[in-house]
Amino acid sequence: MSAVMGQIVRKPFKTYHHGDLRDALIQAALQEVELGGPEAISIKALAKQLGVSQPAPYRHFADRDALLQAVTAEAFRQFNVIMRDAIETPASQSKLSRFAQAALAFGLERHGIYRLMFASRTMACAPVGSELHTAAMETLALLIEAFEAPAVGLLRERQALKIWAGLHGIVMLAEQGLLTGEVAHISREELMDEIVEQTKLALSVALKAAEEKA
Amino acid sequence: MSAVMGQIVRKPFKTYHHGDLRDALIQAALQEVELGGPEAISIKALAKQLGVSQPAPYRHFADRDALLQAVTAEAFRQFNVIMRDAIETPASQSKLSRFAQAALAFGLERHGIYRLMFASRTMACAPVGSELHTAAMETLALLIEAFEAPAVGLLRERQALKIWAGLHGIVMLAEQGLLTGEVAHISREELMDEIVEQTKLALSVALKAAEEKA
DNA sequence: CGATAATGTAATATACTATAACTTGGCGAT
DNA sequence: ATCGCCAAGTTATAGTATATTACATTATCG
Repeated sequence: MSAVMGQIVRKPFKTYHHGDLRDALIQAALQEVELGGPEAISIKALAKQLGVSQPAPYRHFADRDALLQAVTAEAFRQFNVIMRDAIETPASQSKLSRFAQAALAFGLERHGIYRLMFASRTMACAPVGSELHTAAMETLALLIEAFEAPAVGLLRERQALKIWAGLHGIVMLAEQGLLTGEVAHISREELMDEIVEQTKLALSVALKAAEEKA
Repeated sequence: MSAVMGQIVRKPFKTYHHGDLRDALIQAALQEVELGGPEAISIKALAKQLGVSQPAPYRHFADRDALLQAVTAEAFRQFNVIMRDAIETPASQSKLSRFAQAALAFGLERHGIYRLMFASRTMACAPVGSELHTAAMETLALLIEAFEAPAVGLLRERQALKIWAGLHGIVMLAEQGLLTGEVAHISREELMDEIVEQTKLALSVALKAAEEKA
């Protein structure tokens, strides 16, 4: 395998074996998804792009869905690294706010990949315990961690889900062109921050209530 | 056209012209989407099901995307009727809560159609002003109406978007199997209600602040 | 160094989208 | 009435994608 101008391609002098077709497929597919979303992935096109025959990918993935699953898992790993970074890099905002803003930016900027992760059939089909499902649950764990609140029952978890839900909704509404008309000038980032703040408030209220009860 | 056991099919005695192929396609497609989501729609399969030749649908829709767009618009009309109903049917809960719960139920029960409406490329491609985009914006208008709050700046609109976003997120997270593990026992409906309540609170706080300013 | 598994290729079956050229039949104008 | 038009069908076909089967090549390891 050789790197030419940043692109991963197969050796210029033709060899029978690609060398690392599995990984090359995932990387190339990620690039495709980023541009055109999950439905843009074509086994045939990827094979051609990488200079192998059409059936070659089937040596590494049972079918198109299996490839998509692997790509999604890789996407989640990358996403989690970015979120971990956002949490751990000090800044004026709270960890939670940094997480939310970073995730929002990811969802808007790399929306093709975001859709693969959060709005495609692929995730819905991933069984509990699969590599993919596990990677996704780690995202939730990171979000809960970002809350920096004591574990009382499932209070933190409830609020984390509300934030995740709101985040996801903002991204999807924005990309679907539903933030137009009279609501066009509402900032996505501000909206996200409002959700974070009102949810923090809800948590503190709930924590205080739980404390008084005890 | 004849109705047999509730199903719309073409006349039993073969006629050259179907009679109402356009509408029949949309109805049949809706049924398919309900079961298998947007990607389950196949022009070929629909034509076969309705007893016409494969190219016949192309008399009514330029391509697969055009059919999907029409189906999505129809889905939005049905959805809006249900939401209008939820708002106007008196119950113990607030209009807003009724809207939210009805929408949540729709998203979970008829998830194939929900995905077509809110998580497919179809909506993302619908230009502002199209039949489809207009139908979707009407949903937002209904939601804002459900707020039963005075119009002060875009305060109502902001809160409506937060609720819509949260609603969408809950539906998608649930269907993607991400409400499992430690958060499995958190009720979607309760979560939705919490979002509604905390957002109502945020609105009242914002309204009070705006009032004092004036 | 030779057996064998891994990884590729060629050929092919199946399914779907879409277009082109032709056919049918309903319907309005004469 | 019927003639001609046109909307809405038809058959035939091209193009593209997934996926399988049988075969070829190379890497690896005893």
